[in-house]
Amino acid sequence: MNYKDLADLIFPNAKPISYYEEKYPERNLPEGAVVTRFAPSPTGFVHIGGLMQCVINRQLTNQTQGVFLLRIEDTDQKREIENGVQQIVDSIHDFGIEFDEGMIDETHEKGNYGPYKQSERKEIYQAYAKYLLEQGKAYPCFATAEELEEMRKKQEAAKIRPGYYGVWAKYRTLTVEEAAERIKNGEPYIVRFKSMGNEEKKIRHHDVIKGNIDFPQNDQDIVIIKADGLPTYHFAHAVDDHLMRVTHVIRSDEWVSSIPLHLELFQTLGFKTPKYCHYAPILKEEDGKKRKISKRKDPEAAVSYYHEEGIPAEAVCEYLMNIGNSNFESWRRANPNAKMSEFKFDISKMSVSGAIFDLVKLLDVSKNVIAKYDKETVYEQTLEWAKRYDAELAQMLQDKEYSLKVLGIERGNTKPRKDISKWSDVKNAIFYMYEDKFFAQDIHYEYDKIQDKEEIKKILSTYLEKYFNINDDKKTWFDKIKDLAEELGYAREVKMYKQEPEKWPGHVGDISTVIRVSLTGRRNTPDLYEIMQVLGEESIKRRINKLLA
RNA sequence: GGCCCCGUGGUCAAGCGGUUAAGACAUCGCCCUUUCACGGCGGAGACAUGGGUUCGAUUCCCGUCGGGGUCACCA
Repeated sequence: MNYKDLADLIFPNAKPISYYEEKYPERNLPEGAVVTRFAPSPTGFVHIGGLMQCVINRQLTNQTQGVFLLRIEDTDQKREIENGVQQIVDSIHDFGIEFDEGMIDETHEKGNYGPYKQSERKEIYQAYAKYLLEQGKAYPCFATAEELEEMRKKQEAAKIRPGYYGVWAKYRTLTVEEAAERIKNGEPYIVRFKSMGNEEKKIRHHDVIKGNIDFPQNDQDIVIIKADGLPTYHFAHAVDDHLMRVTHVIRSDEWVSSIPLHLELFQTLGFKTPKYCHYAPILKEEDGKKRKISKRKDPEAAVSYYHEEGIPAEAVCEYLMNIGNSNFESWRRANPNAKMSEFKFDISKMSVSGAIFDLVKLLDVSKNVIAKYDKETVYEQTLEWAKRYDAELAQMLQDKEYSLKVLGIERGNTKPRKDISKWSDVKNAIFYMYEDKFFAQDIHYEYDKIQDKEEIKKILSTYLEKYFNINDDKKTWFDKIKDLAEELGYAREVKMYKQEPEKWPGHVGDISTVIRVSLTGRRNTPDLYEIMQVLGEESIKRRINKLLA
């Protein structure tokens, strides 16, 4: 009995690894092409950090003509949720990101390097596990949970490094005969990797983002195949990223401490190691301390949050890109109308320390993104959002022609309006422009300087009778308001008033404020002339007459 | 606790031995303006700390402190 016999006993049907090596050949890609993957577990909604990874990966693979694939890591069946894959695909899609290969829904996939779902790659992992077993580089371990627990306690009591290694690796030294005997007797077991590392020795590793890092070598005999026959993350990572010919493993830095293990795994399996890029996760500040942004506690950790809030996908991606490469911001200033995909992303320039998520900054980015949209885009996107999250707004937008006029106010010119940073702001911004909404509400009419009711009535009635003409151009329109101010004893220019404020009860601005408030119910609005043009003669008269009455 | 990483204004960040220590967001003031949103100008605000090395340290080395990650048949 030798290692080969034992391997055959454990995985009798596994294919030789040469089968897979041939089935998944080196990719024929241009020089420098990057192959990356997004490899989530289908355990719930997509995390903002996951989205960031996708944004970065997509950018990097686009600019190198590489491949970005979606692999589903579902080796822990306990944690799986219903429609987990679909959820991932959909939410990433919401942000305009497509995968070149991988799962496209719960059961379908595209690409030649699949299956892209780990639970369907069982035989592949077993083939590679068998390959190691044959060489005595892996072995069956019969330790029970109790045994392991006991070992841990002893280690703890003795204050030594915990784990399954060296002298603690009890089943490592079992003879093949003994092992085979136990297996034949039906004893439960798992497969462990037989580490040849020495904890006393150091290895140096170069991470694309973090630079050189020194670690002790790995000496843990980690589990590679679990009792359910599925691999652990570490083993699946090595096998999959090798067979899928991934060149860059881009993942959150919670994985850095596994580098020695992964390096040893790749080496022992005879795989070429990919480049590792460990980025810092997005953080959240709480009680003056930083912590990883969490699905449990932080609504903004879920990418669905941005969708619900109505923050354009483009804005979220730009914000994330900026966290990735902070020079994105200056590039954006220099290229205001360029597509984000034209930006040259440099993964090695990513920050080594984690950034606290800044919603205020995101909204600023978003405000600028929206300011560049034309009215049609604003209309379409707002409507799409409203259909899902705000029925009243969706109903308001029914009248497309009118809504386009409303949304077009101060838009498309050189200094576009910047008062909307998310679609959920739109309703409040345009509410008063809709006749039924305007009259349905309980308007407070908070006037500013001129508060006297009779005076207000006088201003409005005089304006309507003598000065109002919907066909006036902007200059004429405002000149008439100045005339009105003058007629009623106010300063026709603000400057005049400021020079001798005691001379007049107020100025033309105060008069226009009265008109503004009367027409809109608000003190602050976009350009009054444009508003009046959109409202039209009938509406203006109706609004003013209502007040006069 | 062991191992590993990190530490520039409130936040994100340039910086790679000699700088008046950029810029963005936020904040404050002024200007522009019929209000607001913009836009313009300006202000306040930072190299965690103690030792070295050096003619000179934010930058290099060591310690301290602080923060984070990781030590599973989870990923």
